[in-house]
Amino acid sequence: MALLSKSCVYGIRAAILMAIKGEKEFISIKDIAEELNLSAHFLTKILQLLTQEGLLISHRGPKGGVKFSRPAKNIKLIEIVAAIDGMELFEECALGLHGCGTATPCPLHEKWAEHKIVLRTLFETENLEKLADNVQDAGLRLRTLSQLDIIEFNNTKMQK
Amino acid sequence: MALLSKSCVYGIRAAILMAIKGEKEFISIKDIAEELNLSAHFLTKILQLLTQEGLLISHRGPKGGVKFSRPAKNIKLIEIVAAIDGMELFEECALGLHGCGTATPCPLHEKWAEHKIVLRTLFETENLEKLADNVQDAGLRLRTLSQLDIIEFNNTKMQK
DNA sequence: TTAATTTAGGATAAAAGAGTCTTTAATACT
DNA sequence: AGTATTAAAGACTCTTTTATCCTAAATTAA
Ligand code: SF4
Ligand code: SF4
Repeated sequence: MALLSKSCVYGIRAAILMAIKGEKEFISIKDIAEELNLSAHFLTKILQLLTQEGLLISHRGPKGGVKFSRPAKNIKLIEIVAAIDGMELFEECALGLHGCGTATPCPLHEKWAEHKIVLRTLFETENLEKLADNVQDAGLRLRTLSQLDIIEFNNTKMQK
Repeated sequence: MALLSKSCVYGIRAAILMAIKGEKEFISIKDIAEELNLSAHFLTKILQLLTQEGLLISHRGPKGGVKFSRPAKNIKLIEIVAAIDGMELFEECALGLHGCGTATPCPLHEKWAEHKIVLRTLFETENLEKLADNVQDAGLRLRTLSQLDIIEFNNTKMQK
């Protein structure tokens, strides 16, 4: 099991890319999808969730696309996760017993309750601007590597 | 998304119950499933994974069942998780980019790499005996509550 | 040896997640 | 007005997870 769903991971990558691209203009989802090496249709669905949550503003037609509804600095990573995967990860018990934490907590309760806070804090302290800056400063990557990219990467390395 | 798959959660619950029941005798999977309110067939499949990993010893026929291959005290929670869900949660990157952590780490890398260790340590320091003791000492529950259970619980509370 | 019990294993079904494709609606530009 | 562009929305497919069911193999006990 991964921590986040694939949809969520794609959404996060897209959001970081958007934060890099700037916040003034609408950015077309197709362009984002191409840069991230994802299906544009699929990404559209995912970003729709963010639009429905009010994190993005969308606009149809030529020059349309999506952009943040507020400065990237004020958008926490956890908001993206919440819109796509929900808050389950940060709120539910590790053993999936419902009615949790009340009268009859499960054996892991104490440890996990403590850890949930740490995890939540991690996602709450990261904002999109900061992540975007990280990416730019360090020349980090967001794109998944296709087989072709890997070959290209290896060739480039050998030429150096 | 939950942290652990349902199969994994069921496996953990079963393992804790087994640790409570004692380690001498074989315990039938059907009995465990009944106590945990799960499908016996499904639980059988899950526990097979633990048997294949060598965590359990199984025995067919009357008086058959499963038991731990070593003292519950020496079985870490992470071993159960690893056998069912694999080590992905503790080893892979949060953003699911493969080729991770090498030349071009993703923007979350540093924070997540640090957090992974904390998470892993949590699952490594919990052993089954300790969890079982917790359950017994505090009268905690392992069983999922059915609608009927909840009604019964409420009635009991009112009578007090 | 026969019958009962219990795990192993495969076939199948149902539900959820991931991904594709087509149509519709809004918008900008000519 | 007409055309191209773009997000929205829904139908549909494929895969994985979850779950059920049936049969086979092993083992105990009478
Ligand atoms: S008691 Fe606590 S740890 Fe256990 S399932 Fe409930 S919330 Fe999770
Ligand atoms: S760079 Fe680090 S955090 Fe990012 S995907 Fe790779 S391992 Fe995960």
